[in-house]
Amino acid sequence: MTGLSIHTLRYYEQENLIVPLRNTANRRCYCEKDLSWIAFIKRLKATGMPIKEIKKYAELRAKGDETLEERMEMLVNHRESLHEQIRLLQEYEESLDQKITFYRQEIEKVRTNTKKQE
Amino acid sequence: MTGLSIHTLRYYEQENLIVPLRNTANRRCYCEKDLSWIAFIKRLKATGMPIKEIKKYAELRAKGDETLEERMEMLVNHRESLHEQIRLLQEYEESLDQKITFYRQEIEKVRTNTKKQE
DNA sequence: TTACAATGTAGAGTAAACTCGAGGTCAAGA
DNA sequence: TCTTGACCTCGAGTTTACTCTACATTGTAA
Repeated sequence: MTGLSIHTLRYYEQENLIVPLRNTANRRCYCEKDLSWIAFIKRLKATGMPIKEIKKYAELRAKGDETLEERMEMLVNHRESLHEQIRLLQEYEESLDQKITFYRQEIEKVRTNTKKQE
Repeated sequence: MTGLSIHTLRYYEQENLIVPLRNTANRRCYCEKDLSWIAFIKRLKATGMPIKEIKKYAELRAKGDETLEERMEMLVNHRESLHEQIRLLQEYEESLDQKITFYRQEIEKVRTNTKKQE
């Protein structure tokens, strides 16, 4: 459901990122809230936030409303770095485009020379 | 000059990503071409290409012109995945924006309630 | 009620990408 | 000439984020 392996879920739990309730048989029960929280964790991860920092966020979250501002600050900072990350990637995409164009020309050259030699 | 540590440069050499010439005293000499090649490696890395694959590219490069097409194919594929990567990050940036907006509202609510209680 | 498949725990193992340390070499300045 | 600082090699160590193994427990279906 989450797209994470059992092992990863348990690892995240061990790192205190998630704290699913347990049923009478000690089995983990992931409720709706857990699932959307996990989805959010995945997005933070995918955007380059290390586990340690997600952990910090999770701890604040566990403390409740009094940490709202602090958490928002973290998110705003993260948005900033994500924005920069995207900008850089776009820059690199452009230079990759150029490189590919260059390659196309080189290949064309080689092809032309080969033909001449025939 | 490259922004990489001595250790990292040596590690890259050990992995056959780079092959700088040596002077008489066996010291590495990075020429212009090496430097721009290293800059390119850095961009591939920054866009998520693993060392192993960069290694494959470097090996093709070492073989010369006959591998131009193969290398271009790699670059074209990489551009594809980079494009997708950027798309995803933009999506996540948007949902982060929404989350932040949500936080702003929550904080406002808490503030209003506090005032009422005063 | 017995077998089995899914869970549970604790701890060890793995992959990627560095990063560091020990001990040796060597060219240039005091 | 002597020392010092930058390099050299080889191999070991580190960090991050999982991933796996062994062994115990338990709810359910035959």
